[in-house]
Amino acid sequence: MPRVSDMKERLMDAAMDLIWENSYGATSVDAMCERAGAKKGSFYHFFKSKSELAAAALENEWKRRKSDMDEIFSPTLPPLERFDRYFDYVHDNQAERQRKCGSVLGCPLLALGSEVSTQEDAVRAKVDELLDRKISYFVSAIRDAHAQGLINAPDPEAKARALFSCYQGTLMQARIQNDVELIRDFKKVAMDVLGMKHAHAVAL
Amino acid sequence: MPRVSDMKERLMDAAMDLIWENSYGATSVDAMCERAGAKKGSFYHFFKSKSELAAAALENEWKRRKSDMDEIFSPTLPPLERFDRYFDYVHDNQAERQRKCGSVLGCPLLALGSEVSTQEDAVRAKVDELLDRKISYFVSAIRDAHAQGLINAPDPEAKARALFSCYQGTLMQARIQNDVELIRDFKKVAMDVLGMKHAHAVAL
DNA sequence: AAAATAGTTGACTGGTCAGTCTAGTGACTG
DNA sequence: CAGTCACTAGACTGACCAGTCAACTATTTT
Repeated sequence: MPRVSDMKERLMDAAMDLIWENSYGATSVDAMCERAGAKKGSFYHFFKSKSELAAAALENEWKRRKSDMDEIFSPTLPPLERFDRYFDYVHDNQAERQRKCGSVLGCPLLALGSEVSTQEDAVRAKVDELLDRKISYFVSAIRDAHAQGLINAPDPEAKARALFSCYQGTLMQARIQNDVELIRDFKKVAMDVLGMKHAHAVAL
Repeated sequence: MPRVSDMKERLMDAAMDLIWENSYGATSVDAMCERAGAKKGSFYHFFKSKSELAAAALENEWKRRKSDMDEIFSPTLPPLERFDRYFDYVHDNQAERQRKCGSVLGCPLLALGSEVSTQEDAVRAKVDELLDRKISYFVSAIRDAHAQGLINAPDPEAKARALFSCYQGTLMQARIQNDVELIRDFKKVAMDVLGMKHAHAVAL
C-alpha cells in the first residue's frame, strides 16, 4: 500500500520532467496531465494549483536524491573526496540527461527559482529551502576539511555558499551552451575557491 | 533624426524591463505594447515575433551598457582594479533595481537564456553571443594581470570563463534570495578564483 | 501635387490557458 | 446494504495568448 498514490507520484514526475526540460511558464497543466495520463479532475484533486504542484515536485525530487547525497557526502569519507565524488555525480547525471533529451538541463532548482522568483513566492521559497539543504552538505565537508587542515576556511558557511554559487553558475552556463564539459572543468575551479593547500590535492 | 524610431526603442525597453523583472513566459505581447504605449500593429510592424523582439532588446541593452563597460575595463587601469570597479558597478546597479522594483533581478542574460534555452534557439544564441562579449573583457584583464605577474593564469580564457560562471551563479542566487549583499561578498571569492597573489591585493 | 513609403490603429481569429464543476466510479466501513 | 470517502471523468468557463489584417495617417520622395 503506497503512502503516495500512483497518480500523484506520476503527476509530480511529469511536472518535474517538463518544467526542467522546458520551463515553468512553457509547461501547461494540460501537458502535465497528458504526460502523467491524468485528467484535469485528478490534477486538481491532488493539487490546488500549478504552482503547488511545482513545489511538491521539487520536494519529491529531493526525497528521491537524498540517499545518493547522504552517501556521497558521508562523514566517513575524506572531506575533499566528497566534493570530488559529488561533482562526478552531477556530471554523470547531466551527461545522461543530455543523452536522453538532447540538452544539458542544469539545476532544476536554480532554473525554476530564477524564473518564478518575482511571480510565485511559494515556489521561490521552496527552492530557497532546498538550496539550503544542499548547501548544508557543503558546509559540513568544508568544516571537516578545515578541521583537518586541508584547507583554510575559518567561515565554513560563507565558503560553502561561495562554492555553491560558483557551481550553480557553471551548471547554468552548461545549460545555455548545452555543453556538459563545463561541469567537468569545474573541479579545478572548486579547488581554487576552497583554497586547497596543494600538498593535499585529490587526484583530479 | 533618430536612426531607430522612438516606438521601436520604447518597445525594446518595455520588453527588457518586463522580461527582466518577471520572465519571458510571463510577459505577454499585450503587456509589452501597453508599457510602450504601442498597439499590436506597431509591434508587428517592427518585429516579426515576440522572440525576435526579445533578441533585439538584449542587443539594444548591450549597446546602452557598452560605453560603461569600456570605461570600467579600460586597459589604462591596473587589471585587478578593473574587476574591482566592475563588481562595484554591478552591485550598484542591482541595488538600484532593488530599490526601484523591490527585487534583485540578477543578470537578464542568464535568466532569459536559462528559461528559453530549449525553446527559442534564436534567443539562446543571442544570449550566448552577448555572454561571450562580456567574457572578453574578463579575458583581457586576466591576461594583463598574468603578464604583470599579479596572478598566475597561464590560460586566461579558461580562467575568465571560470570567474564569469562564479559571478553569474552569485547573481542568480542574489535574485532568488533577493539579497544584494551576496554580490558585495563576491569580491573575495573572485580573488580566490583568480588566484591572486596576496602582496598585490587591491584594497577591498 | 502625386506617388510611394513608413508607421499606426484596433478589431479579429483560432487556439490555449488555469481553474471549476457536476456526475460519476469503485473500494472500504458500519 | 447503506453510507462514506478517495479518486476519476471530462465538459465547461472566461480570460488571455501570439499573431493577422485591412484601413488609415503622416512623412518623404519624385
